[in-house]
Amino acid sequence: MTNKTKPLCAIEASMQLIGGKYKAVIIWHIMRNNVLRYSEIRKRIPHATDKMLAQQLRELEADGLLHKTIYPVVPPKTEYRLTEFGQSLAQILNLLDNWGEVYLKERYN
Amino acid sequence: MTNKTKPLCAIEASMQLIGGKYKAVIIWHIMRNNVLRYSEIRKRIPHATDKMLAQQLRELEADGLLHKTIYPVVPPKTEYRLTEFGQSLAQILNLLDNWGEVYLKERYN
DNA sequence: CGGGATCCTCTTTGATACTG
DNA sequence: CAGTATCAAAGAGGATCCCG
Repeated sequence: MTNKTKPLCAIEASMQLIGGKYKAVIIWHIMRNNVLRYSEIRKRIPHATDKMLAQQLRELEADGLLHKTIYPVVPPKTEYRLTEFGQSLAQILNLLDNWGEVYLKERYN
Repeated sequence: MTNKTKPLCAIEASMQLIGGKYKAVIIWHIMRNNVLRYSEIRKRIPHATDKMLAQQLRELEADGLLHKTIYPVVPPKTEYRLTEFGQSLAQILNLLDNWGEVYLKERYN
């Protein structure tokens, strides 16, 4: 997804950035925790495979939404946190969370 | 997408509803015009094929985001408008639009 | 005009290893 | 711990033709 076709409107552009299968959720979790290690993200999204998670994280980083810090220690340690651009999604994600809640309550008791 | 796996969090639920390839854009256009015919939506999203457009519209209708009115005339005429639930996305889509603009300006001058 | 039905291709995703 | 590699399966998407 890092190589995108040029979006024709701003909404499309936004969706290209956060519309990936786990992207919004990943950002959401990092946002609420300020910083998370790989395994901590994994714990929070159990049905995502390593492959998918790593891929989405790579794309989010390439798109400037989050930043990855690798500590050269054994065992390895990496931390993910949002860039300023990523943080500018805060209000949108909060609203999406509320909106989704409404739907969940109606659809699944 | 109308048959979804139960989402584990509200953000995921929201993305299942509006994360489809053209869904957010479709809603956006209908929102700004109050009501649109099929061909008018098509004009506004030229790179979407009939198949995709029809499919996304069907799913959005099934999910209760928009409502379709078919007039039994020749030639056929259908109108799409948002339900109340669909309209409750207004603020989110406005923010997504602004946010996407920022990105577009930085990435494609 | 507003789609549906088919067929076919390409991408995305999942399962299952393996590694520095 | 934090991923990568490879292969297979599934699904999304496009092209084309058709219809009331």
